[in-house]
Amino acid sequence: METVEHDKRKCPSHLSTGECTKMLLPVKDALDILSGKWKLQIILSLTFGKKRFKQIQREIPGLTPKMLSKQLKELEINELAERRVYDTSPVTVEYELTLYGRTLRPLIEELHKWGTKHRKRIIARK
Amino acid sequence: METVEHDKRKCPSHLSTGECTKMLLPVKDALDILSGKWKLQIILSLTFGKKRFKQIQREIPGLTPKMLSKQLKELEINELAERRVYDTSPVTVEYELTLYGRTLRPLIEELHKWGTKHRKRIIARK
DNA sequence: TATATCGGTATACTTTTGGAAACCGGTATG
DNA sequence: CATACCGGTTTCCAAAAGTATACCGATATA
Repeated sequence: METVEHDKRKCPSHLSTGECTKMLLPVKDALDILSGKWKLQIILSLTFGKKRFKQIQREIPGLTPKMLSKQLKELEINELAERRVYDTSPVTVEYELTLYGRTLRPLIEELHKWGTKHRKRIIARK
Repeated sequence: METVEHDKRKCPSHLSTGECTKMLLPVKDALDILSGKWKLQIILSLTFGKKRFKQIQREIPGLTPKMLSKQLKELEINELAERRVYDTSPVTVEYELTLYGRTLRPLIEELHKWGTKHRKRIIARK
């Protein structure tokens, strides 16, 4: 009879296998939101107010429309940004961070704090 | 005569171009330390004490020696983990998080907090 | 002597990510 | 009429990240 025991070889021994992935998954989710070549810059750009598509693209040198469109869609799916279409002619499209999107702020600040110390310690020294 | 003015089309208007990248680089550094498929799990594994190479590999299913070795080297370069070789026979190698490496903890906790809320809001709903 | 473990490395491959360029309909501008 | 801007999409291509597999010398174990 096979018992569903914790395999101590597969996770740090203090954590059950379940606890281990339960710890991991949310951190990875958060990381996924922020990592990639453009996400951070796009989010940063939007923290300063709503922007139009081309306007964002102009602010971020090297960003192609393909990438911008892809990242904006992801932000939308995650409810971090909103897309608003105005019935002007020609049609106007604006993107804006949601309130929820703004809850990323403290997290980004933490990353900034740690990253700044790290730069001083490692990067400069190299 | 060309003045070296801030190009308002390239960065959010409140920030000078310099301020913009100065904000960005440290955040990216921090992100780089944590992103990738295995880094987080390896760091997590090491937070529970020193480990030997194969021991880490066994704890993390799917992790190949090539990847493990690569990630451990990066942790070393960034002074987040230390590699100790003991002159036993056969030779024993142990990896341990440095004190500095442990300063990642609060950052990871922030990611965990935000990620947990995000899971509740988005992932579950999908 | 045969097999296994340790701490990796080497090579070749696939998958994921991102980039370059062209293109689209609609509208405005000269 | 030609050209340009807006908000994208499509296609193809290159680079980066990760995987599979085999192998290495040294030592221990049956």
